[in-house]
Amino acid sequence: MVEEIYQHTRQLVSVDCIIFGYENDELKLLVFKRWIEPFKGELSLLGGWVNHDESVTNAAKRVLKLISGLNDIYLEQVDVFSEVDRDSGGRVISVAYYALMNIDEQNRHLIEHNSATWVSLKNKPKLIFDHDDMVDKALEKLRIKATYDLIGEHLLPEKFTLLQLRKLYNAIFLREFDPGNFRKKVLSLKVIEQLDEKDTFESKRGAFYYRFKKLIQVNYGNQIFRIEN
Amino acid sequence: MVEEIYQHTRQLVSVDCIIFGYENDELKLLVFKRWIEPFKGELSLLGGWVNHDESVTNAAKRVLKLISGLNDIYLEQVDVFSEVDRDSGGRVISVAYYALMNIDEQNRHLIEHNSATWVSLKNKPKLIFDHDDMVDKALEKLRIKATYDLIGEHLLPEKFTLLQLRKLYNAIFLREFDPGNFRKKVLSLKVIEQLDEKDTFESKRGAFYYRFKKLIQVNYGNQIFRIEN
DNA sequence: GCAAAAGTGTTCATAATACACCCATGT
DNA sequence: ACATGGGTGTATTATGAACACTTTTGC
Repeated sequence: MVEEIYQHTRQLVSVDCIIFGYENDELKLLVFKRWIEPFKGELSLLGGWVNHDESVTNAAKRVLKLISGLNDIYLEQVDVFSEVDRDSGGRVISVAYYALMNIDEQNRHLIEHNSATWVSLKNKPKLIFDHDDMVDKALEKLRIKATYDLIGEHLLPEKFTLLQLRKLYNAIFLREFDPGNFRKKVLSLKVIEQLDEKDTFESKRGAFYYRFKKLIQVNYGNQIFRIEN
Repeated sequence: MVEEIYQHTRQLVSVDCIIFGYENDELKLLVFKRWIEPFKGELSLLGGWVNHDESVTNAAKRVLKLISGLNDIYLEQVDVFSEVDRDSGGRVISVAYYALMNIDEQNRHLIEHNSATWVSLKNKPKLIFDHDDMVDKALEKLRIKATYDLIGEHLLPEKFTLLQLRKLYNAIFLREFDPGNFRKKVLSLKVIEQLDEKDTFESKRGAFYYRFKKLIQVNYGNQIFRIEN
């Protein structure tokens, strides 16, 4: 029997996705031309409603799959945005997620879905509502994530050089990392492994390709240990 | 004009508050006896619905004020809990917040509101739904917060000794901090100031009282204490 | 005197940083 | 030859952790 306490006023709940990509030594953001009022035609993040039969995270995954065709997109929750007047179309509580995707792999789908554009974060256009705040907070979270974990698995190609990885970090933190120190630090983490192949596009001498190790997560009670293959 | 796109199915949205306090060298949690079905009579976190005319954070503040009588309670968002079947009374999306409060100051209000009890985290009873997960995640967030910022302003009395502060940290991290090193580290942060008064209850020699400086703290990512492992 | 906490100083290991230096190769 | 990035090594500095040691005072 459902108590009357469960008959409270209900809210529109949405997800908004801050989709980051990496291209030409720059961190980019995927923005969409809005097709409904209010602010029809203006730029916004990718959004969608949360259905009754799915979790909020699943709503974000569903929406991302819809535009990219991909199932396993890396997602992190950013924050809940719920100011009463944040959406001039109505009272909407929105949960923001940032997603990381490889631009090259996804370009085809996104071009078909032609209301979407990759823009450089350096000259990001104004977005509707509080979407600019969402991007700022997402970038902040991404930077924190990148200080604790080596990211790049979802932004770089399968195999990449240390130069590419360093340039990605340069783009995220807007500073120049020392090549030698960056190399030593990254390799000490033991989360990427060297391949036999070399890249000769970016350097004359040739730089070894690396890839992220395939890690299996084993759950022992409460603690999760990451164990190598 | 409201577009039909804003006529999507709406959700019940709630807040749940993980209220931490500190007493007798232990971190405590405020739990409530549930007065509605399902699970009437069992223990739960403090919860409440989000109204149409308030932000989610304001809903948490409102609910906290209702039980404590206090306006400015320290709050941090923990996470969104939205599994479809997490609440057996219906589909409810819940935003969890942790709150820090000084137990001594609030005891009167809470005793009046006698369905509430402070329990030690060491022998925390089972709570309903996914509230145990909420507590775990809140504690995790609190620990992270305490590594970056010196906390205690909302858990300790106005004036406190370094011993009290250290015991609070011992309780949060469940380990013993070295007295000398703790003192040096804490004082180097320059966020607390020594008073002229001494406490002679806890030590024979007498220990200076300290209090948090009244100023805006800007802390950019320097860790205070390292978490092991 | 002894215990207990206050408070200071010293040593050691580790990690980040700055930077020098040689290697390999395409132009 | 030289510019460019690859890759290694080293000195310096900062920081945390371990711990020794003195001070003060109630019991």
